[in-house]
Amino acid sequence: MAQQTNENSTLIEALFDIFRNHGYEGTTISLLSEITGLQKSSLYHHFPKGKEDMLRAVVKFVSAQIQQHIIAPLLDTQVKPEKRFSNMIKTVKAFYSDGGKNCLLNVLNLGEAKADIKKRQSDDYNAWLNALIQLGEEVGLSQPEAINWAERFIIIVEGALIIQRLTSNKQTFEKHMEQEQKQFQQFLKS
Amino acid sequence: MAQQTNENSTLIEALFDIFRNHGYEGTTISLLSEITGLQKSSLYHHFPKGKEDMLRAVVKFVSAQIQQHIIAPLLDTQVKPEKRFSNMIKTVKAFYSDGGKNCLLNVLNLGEAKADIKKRQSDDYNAWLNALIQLGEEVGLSQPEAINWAERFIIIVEGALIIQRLTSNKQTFEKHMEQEQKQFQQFLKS
DNA sequence: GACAATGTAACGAACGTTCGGTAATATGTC
DNA sequence: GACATATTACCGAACGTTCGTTACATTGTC
Repeated sequence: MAQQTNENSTLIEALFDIFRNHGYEGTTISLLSEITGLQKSSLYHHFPKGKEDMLRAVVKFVSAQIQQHIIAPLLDTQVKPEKRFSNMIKTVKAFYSDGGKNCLLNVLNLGEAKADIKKRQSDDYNAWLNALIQLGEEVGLSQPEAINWAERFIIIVEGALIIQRLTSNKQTFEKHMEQEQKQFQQFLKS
Repeated sequence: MAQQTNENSTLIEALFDIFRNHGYEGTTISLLSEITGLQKSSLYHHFPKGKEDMLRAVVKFVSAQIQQHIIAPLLDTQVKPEKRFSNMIKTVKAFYSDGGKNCLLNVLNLGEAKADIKKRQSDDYNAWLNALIQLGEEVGLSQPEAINWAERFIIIVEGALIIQRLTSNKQTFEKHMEQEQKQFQQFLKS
């Protein structure tokens, strides 16, 4: 299975874009069909178990993206902590289109999501959190300090996305990311 | 109109609870009927224009609640700033059931919300923001500092709600609210 | 000719909504 | 106070539409 990761991933990316912007209930098969250019039945050929399977594939895809482009670079001790953090900020900004796109972690957890999806999402969060904690400790924070800083950083990412969406102020997200950048540089000086 | 605010508001509160936990698309008339104990057609008697009207009534209700219980007390200069802030924290914690309930500002802005609803929501946000800014300036922050602090405070409220929901850790929200409390007390000492 | 990928057409179920009519409650009149 | 009359609140049953899903036919590829 999954030999043509290339073409398949652009399909999944299209699905991802819909799910993150409309939520699960707000995403209809008709809409997915429109966007992907595939007929409904073609979508069902790729995802025999239907809508929930499509979401599952998206979440799995995103999970891999996060692992590869956020977690792994954060833990790469061959790169200087400062560089690792600024790289992450860059990746995160791109991932959310400078705050123009929503976060699946937020969007999906309304109502009742299936257990395995919830689990993967909370695993993703924890992986990100732990990588940040490790980085924090690396630059001299105590463990409690690092935990608190890491948690707050992700909170600010999620919160800033909401506020930017709410106010249509396209600089909100970037502004607060830069602020986190400066905050991190303060750690290096002490 | 609106003489029996009492009974009518409990109905709206029930609708509010559903909308905030399921989002707009995730909320079905059948569900609203179940929760309120009213038949669908009875709901349409109260809200002739249907689901969207129900949401509109909820948003209006919440808007008034915010004005009355959050904004107005924040601006009441007869009370000491420290007390005003801690009162707000208390109100906010109750409003979100210690982080167990979602924020409409987050939940509704998926997909396409109607313009008047979006406007009311962003007005609510701005009212809250401005009240906080004024309080910040009152305790000695410069205007840019106050703006930044206020914005970040609301961001943390929204972000902490998401993370608490994601991790099912019931102390996340409270923890970060206490942290904001301490932060504010720092302002008073300088 | 096998098999994966796409298309056409339809399915039952659930959606939001509407209609006609009944119970309950105010309002007016004597 | 008694009684007729609006007005409001509620309900059961159905409406047309869209939902997610499936059966079956057609195309392309090796």
